[in-house]
Amino acid sequence: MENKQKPLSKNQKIILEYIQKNKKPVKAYSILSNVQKKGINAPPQVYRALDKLIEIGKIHKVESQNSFVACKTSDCETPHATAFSICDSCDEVSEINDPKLFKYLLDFKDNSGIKFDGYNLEFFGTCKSCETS
Amino acid sequence: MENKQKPLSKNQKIILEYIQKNKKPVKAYSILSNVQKKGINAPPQVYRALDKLIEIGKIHKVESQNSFVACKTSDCETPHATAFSICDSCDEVSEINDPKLFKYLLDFKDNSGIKFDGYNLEFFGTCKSCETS
DNA sequence: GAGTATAGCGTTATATTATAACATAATTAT
DNA sequence: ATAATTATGTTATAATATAACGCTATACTC
Ligand SMILES: [Zn+2]
Ligand SMILES: [Zn+2]
Ligand SMILES: [Zn+2]
Ligand SMILES: [Zn+2]
Repeated sequence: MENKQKPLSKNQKIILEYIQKNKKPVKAYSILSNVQKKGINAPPQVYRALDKLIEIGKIHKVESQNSFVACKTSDCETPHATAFSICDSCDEVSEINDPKLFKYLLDFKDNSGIKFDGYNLEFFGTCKSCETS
Repeated sequence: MENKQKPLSKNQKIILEYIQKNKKPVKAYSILSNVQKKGINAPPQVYRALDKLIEIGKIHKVESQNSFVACKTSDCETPHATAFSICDSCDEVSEINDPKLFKYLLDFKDNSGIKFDGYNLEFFGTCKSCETS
């Protein structure tokens, strides 16, 4: 029951804060240009921090957009079991936190009977505000 | 019940055949270098054909790999409802064709009650042959 | 606390993935 | 036949991501 939380490094903190400030997912090079004033100069610095933040579940990558978004479900303990809904029209992304869906997918077995370690699910549709406009 | 199948164009045919020949997903630039002898010279020719083939459900994009794979479930009528299993160790990808999963996901409603038009699901794990080695 | 392993940093260069833009040709629909 | 749509070929460039190298900070272990 320990919550072994290694503190974030300087760059990791800067980049996580920037991602968390944004409601929508952000792109790596947009992160870069927005944190240059904080002394982060080059892509590898961004991508390294992103990799680490993904690994520890603080952020997720939206694969269909090559963008990055902060975890909204209090730091996914199972960081590699993620589900999102994505609006085709405005690119809004929200993380789905549905225990039943989560369990259904982690329990899912393919036809050879094997279970999986993780998954990424991206739903597509039209969000409410785009629907009505 | 019509099966309105527009014939594929020359480039689309070449590229589809190449993808179908491969068991594993292939990358766009690998496609390019392998079809240059057939007169396809530049990235846009590849990406245009890929876009079209995806649209009509002949192939799918594996988002976590930026790779492309032929549809194995007899040309997905719902091309934007796709599920794959991906081996973390050898990158093998197989398309999951499970009607129950399919229905579960297409019927899924988020907490605001809205349904989605499509989805992409990628499961991660270790495939059988990697497991035993 | 000295030694060592691990993780992070800063930098330059480069690899990989994808699209813009424009002129032309082929196909399909009216 | 004309018009609209779809596809092609080409050049250039944008956008995304990693390799490689030397250095520094932090954590571990004896
Ligand atoms: Zn999360
Ligand atoms: Zn929207
Ligand atoms: Zn398919
Ligand atoms: Zn494998």
